[in-house]
Amino acid sequence: MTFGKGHHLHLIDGSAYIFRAYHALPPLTRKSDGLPVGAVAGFCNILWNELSRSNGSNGDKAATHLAVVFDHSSRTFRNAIYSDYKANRPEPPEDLRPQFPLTREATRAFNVACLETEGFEADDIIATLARRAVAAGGSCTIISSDKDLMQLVGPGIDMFDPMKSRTIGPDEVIEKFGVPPDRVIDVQSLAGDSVDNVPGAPGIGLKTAALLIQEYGDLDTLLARAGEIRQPKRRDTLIENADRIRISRELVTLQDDTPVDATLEDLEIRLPEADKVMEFLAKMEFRTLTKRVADKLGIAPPSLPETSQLQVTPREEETQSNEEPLPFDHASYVRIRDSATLDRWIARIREVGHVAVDTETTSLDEMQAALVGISLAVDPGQAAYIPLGHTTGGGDLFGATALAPDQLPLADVLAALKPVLEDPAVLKIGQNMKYDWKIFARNGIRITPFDDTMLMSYAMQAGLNGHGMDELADRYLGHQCIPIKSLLGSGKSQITFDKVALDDAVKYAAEDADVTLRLWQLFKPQLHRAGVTTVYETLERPLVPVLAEMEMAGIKVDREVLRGMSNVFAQKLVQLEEEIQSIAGEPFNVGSPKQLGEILFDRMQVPGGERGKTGAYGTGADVLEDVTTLEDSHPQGARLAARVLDWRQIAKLKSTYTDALQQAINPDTGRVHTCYSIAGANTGRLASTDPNLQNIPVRTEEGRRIREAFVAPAGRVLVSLDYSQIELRILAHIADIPELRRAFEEGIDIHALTASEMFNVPLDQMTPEIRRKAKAINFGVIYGISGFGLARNLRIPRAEAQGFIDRYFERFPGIRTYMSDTVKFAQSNGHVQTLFGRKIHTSEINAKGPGAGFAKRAAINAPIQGTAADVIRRAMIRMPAAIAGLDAKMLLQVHDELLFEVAETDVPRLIPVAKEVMESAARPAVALKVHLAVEAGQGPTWAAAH
DNA sequence: GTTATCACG
DNA sequence: GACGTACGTGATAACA
Repeated sequence: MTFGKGHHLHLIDGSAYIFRAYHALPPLTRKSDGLPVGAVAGFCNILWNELSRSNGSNGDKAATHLAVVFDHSSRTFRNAIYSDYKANRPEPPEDLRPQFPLTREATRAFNVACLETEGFEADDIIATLARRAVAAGGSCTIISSDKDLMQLVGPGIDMFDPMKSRTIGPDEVIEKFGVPPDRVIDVQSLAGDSVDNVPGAPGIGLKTAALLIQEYGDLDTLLARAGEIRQPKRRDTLIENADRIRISRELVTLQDDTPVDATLEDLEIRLPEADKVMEFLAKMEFRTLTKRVADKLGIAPPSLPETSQLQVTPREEETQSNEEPLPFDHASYVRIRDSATLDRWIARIREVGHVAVDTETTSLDEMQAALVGISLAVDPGQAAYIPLGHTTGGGDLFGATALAPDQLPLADVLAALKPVLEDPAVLKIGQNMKYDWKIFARNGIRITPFDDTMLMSYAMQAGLNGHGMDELADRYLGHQCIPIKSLLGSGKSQITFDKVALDDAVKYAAEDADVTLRLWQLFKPQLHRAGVTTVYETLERPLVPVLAEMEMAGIKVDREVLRGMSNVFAQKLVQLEEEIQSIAGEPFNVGSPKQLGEILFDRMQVPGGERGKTGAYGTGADVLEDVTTLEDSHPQGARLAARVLDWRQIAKLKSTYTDALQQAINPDTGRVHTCYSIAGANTGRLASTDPNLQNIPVRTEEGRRIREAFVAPAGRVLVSLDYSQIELRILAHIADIPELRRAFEEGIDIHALTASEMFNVPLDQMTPEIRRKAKAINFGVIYGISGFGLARNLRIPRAEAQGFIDRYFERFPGIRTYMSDTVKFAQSNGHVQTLFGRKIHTSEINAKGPGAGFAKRAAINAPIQGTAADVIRRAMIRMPAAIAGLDAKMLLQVHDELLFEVAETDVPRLIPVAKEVMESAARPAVALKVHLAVEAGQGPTWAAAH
């Protein structure tokens, strides 16, 4: 029968649907082997719904014809127009990939036409068939919610969103784009699309684009009359970018004459062949659907074994009751000592598609560590260790060591593993993968793709517990890992892993891989349920290679500068020490707070000494500063306190910085390589260790000079880019404070503005003193302000501080609302979250006692600090691609600052590019109501760049 | 190993 | 009504 009037074609956007089903549905796996089939299940369901509805043929829009349309591959004719089209599409998740071929198989099993055309997107085929259907006198419904298809909506064509069960007609399109369907292309060409990487006009979003099209009617008219636009910025953008906009139009316009090797008549709905569809559904182990389909077809469902069913990986409590966990058996671990065995393991890894990997080395410092062995696990309880660099116990007369016998050559093993470790189809699983990533990178292997159980735990549990392997194994697997100390010993007699006896090494190392694999199996489905898949996949995991590269790059430190400073400090310390002891009248250890407190408050009888909970006097800088003000009543005490403060400052600079940093210079690279912990801080901030390069002095002139030792090599420069007031900007957005937002938009000094609002002082009469108070309050707010805390910070009476806070809340009531809403949210949910969905647990929030106060303030601070942390993470993740063409390296992150080392000639190109990445980092996930501003500095040293 | 102190954002 | 408070980190030296 010829397709025509009365016929209704349904076109399912298969590729788009798989992604949506994957993200929207719980992660189902096939029980017999754990194959992920969640998206396939969702897909089969809508397919079957389509078929069964059409046969009931009661609905007005019931389909008479049906097809599923897929993208053939990621490269299409659009890449010829614009090579970067869809270039920043992330790789599909690992457990989705095997489901692509299965959905095509499902389509054929249901006897539904399965269409794809090389070089074209599914959208083009859909456009072609929809237009043909209307031309033939029939109608068409597109089963998709993709906005790119909305340009097709019109007489005879509508859309249906299967996830939301809602029809999309011209009204819904206007709601989305602000223009009717026939102008959607114009709006998309202007606004561009960051997901598909359609350029559009910079600075013009959906709103502005719609406004312009509404005013000028269509894109060609708009471009022709661009000169008439009143706003100078928009006018220039449109004139300058006319070509980009025209290219964008070519990209977003769907092609409705795509070659399709099927006629409309071919798409007529037929019932599936019973045996074919049953075979497929049984293979997938979809029990419910198998039964539904069998009922409808009037046949008996094939019997599925009881154990065989879809399973949403059970909750923890069910795991314990339902399934006996496989015990850990160290004896079953394999030591790989010949290439045939290694090849069998590699084959098994490829069969399964994933492998837990762990490395053993001679050092925790990846830049110094030599690879000693590699462990692998593919199935729980089945793990292997490949010793590579173990040495013989004794060593000869000269302490030299020889390689232990019976080990595969390192180079051979790496060569055999490299294809697997770099294979995009094999998922590598690690615990703290950044470590192993660096070890392998130094051996010429770049691990991809990978999962990291430490980061999964962090995404789900930040604030509840630590994320180290031993703790996770104990908590989730009820297993106590072999302590590394039992192999290496501790203290002076500690040995390195290459000296560990092979039998012990196998047990320890293979256990690590086994534990990691089991944790991964447990965490993978939980991630989705906890609602943190996106956080994990966009903010945690992609950071690993970025940080690894930064750490490996290191920063050049001039040892001579530090040595010189250390010498000067040493002399000063001797002088100060003598002076202090002469004031005190007896020798004592100036570095001992206990002795100092006793001298000051007991022997010298300085008033105001307070003992802490350990019984010792407090002698912190704030206490000593108070003592220095007693010049009149107790001049000796005041002098002593002042000298001790000087001594402390210099002792700190010497021991923590000028001495320690010299030690930290890597002898091979001449540079300092810090290590960032991704899962260290609960809020999402990074932490820097070994050494900590996030607390290099800057606030005092003396301290800042240490930054002169951080240098760029000849011909290169250090460039520092830092977010200006990022936390206050985020507060202005989250709490939605119009005055603050406006101040940031207009570039007004935010602390001065706060002062002006609070103390009724006009901006042009602002004094530094009033501004200082307002600044303290602004920071206090971010920290969960209290009268006591502010009073102490400003050294004013508590009542006065409370008065300031009251006035502040009166002036900015939104802040108080934010604070109380946040605390309430934490109390009922046990966590707070950032704008990007990062969850930070607040386990003490409902405790009584002083703990609750801490928890409340932490809860108020966490979304602000955490959102800022997310923003710079996003910037860092995008940075390598953005600066790829430049001779520039990102070296350090200091919470709101990124430090780069750049070839002199590339500085003018780096700054605008990196700045743009940072300023736009929140988008498109979050549209901040306050823009982010980034300030740049450059110079031969970090001191000069800041 | 814990405590006090102080460096950073 | 009293309690004890600014948020988040890491390194060092002293001391138990």
